[in-house]
Amino acid sequence: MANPKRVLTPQSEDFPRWYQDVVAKAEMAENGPARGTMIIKPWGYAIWERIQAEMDARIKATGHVNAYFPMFIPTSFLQREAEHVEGFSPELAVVTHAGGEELAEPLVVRPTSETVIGDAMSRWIQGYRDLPLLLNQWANVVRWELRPRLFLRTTEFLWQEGHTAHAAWDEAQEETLKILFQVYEDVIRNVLAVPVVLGRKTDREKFAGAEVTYTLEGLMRDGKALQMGTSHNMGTNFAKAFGIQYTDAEGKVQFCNTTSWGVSTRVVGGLVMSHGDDDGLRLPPEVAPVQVVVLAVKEETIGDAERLAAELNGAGIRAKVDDRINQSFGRRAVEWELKGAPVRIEVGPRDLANGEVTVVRRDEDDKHTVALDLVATQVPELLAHIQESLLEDALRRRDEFTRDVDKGDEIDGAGFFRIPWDALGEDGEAALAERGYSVRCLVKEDGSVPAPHDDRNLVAYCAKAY
RNA sequence: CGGGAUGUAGCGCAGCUUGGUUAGCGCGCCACGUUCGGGACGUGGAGGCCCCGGGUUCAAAUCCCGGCAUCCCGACCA
Repeated sequence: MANPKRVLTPQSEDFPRWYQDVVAKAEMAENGPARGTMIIKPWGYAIWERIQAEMDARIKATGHVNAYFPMFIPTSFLQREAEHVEGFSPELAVVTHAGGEELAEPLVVRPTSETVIGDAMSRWIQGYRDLPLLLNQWANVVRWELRPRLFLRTTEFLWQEGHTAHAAWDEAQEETLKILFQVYEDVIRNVLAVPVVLGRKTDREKFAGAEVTYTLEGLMRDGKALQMGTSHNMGTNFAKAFGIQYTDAEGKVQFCNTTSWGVSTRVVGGLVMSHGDDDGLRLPPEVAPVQVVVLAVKEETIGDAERLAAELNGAGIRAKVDDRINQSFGRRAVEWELKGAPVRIEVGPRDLANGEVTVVRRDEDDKHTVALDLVATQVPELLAHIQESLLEDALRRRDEFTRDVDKGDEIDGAGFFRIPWDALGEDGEAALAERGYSVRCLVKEDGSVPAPHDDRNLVAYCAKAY
């Protein structure tokens, strides 16, 4: 590149240098926004909106409804669940003054909403006919982390948080896994084309206040793991703390079993780090805000470009015309490469004279001409092929970075290390933590997800993590 | 909170050691011209509380003292 730009954060060596310019900008000026907060530029937000749309559709398909709860939470709410308050205390932003006066009880800016929603649930739920209560919220939350990293760990971030209440423990467990597989794995793997290992968190790593936490762990191209989403079964822990009770069919008062689960803007970082190359982002077509950019090479070809884009839109493709002929062809071509549009179609006078256009793939070096009347039928196949090929690429990289070891002290370097959980154990886990490694998750020998308290024959995935 | 570094134009930086013209360079931005199917070139132009506050000096971006902020490596974490 003629004018490479410096990436301010994160500073990881392998992090794409173009990241900040294309996707986001973190402004941490002296008198500006709070440290570690980020400003997401429109293209980055468009990617997030695509993820939102895919996620939201699946969440609703499993019967949940969206709601919105307060951003400010009374401090006393957090204190009701002992583990929860202990887990989050260090990273809370607290409001002590409002309306020009000191508040009688400080308010916490939500780090997550189990407590406010739990409080609401305790009033909304009376009898078993009110169950299950399936809620989801799209919101921003604040966690005052010590070391923010662009997208991966920011002080304020956007996410989706689901909160449900059920009569029976089994139902809560079923819900926890349903979200893990039908919503999270489906979107992350099939839309974002990011391979993930699904497993159970160790007690050390589980959510503060949960009975069991399930996770989806991705591996970035620098060999560090990234937790892409979590789903928790709280059992009756929060129900007891917030008085979420119902009267069952026999007339007995029972505690509910609750769940919560979330995926944040962190996945945008994971997407970038999974598929980006030296020339910029490579977006899987399913998530790309613009799947096909139709680039009008000259002013006189704008009309044809627009007709082609309309035809593609008609075929259900997200196509956009780039008619900025006041900017050079090369500049525009490079810009779309940086942004990661999966397919670029160049419409120029020479192409049109031959009744064709030039079709360029972003994911690999391929540029060929296609007859104008075949474009609308060929492009959907091409997009599907690119989607598949990006996932295969990422899978291959992930597998190359995964090794089996027998002992904890053999764990050294980048990538995933698989080790029998019996051989490692909680002492081994603590020893690894000293060296900067963590157990990302536990899986069964056949790779499936273990039941909550089943500790037999598990394999621990260990890695350094973001 | 430990260890290391840095604050100079929108962005990236040089200048500081050894104080001294009007504080410079690249990118970006604006105008005109030539280009323009792979980040064009030429000419001209706009844009600076040199982080803040003190001090030393005839003179401070530069030296001294004190703040503040940010970044990197740890601890903590979606």
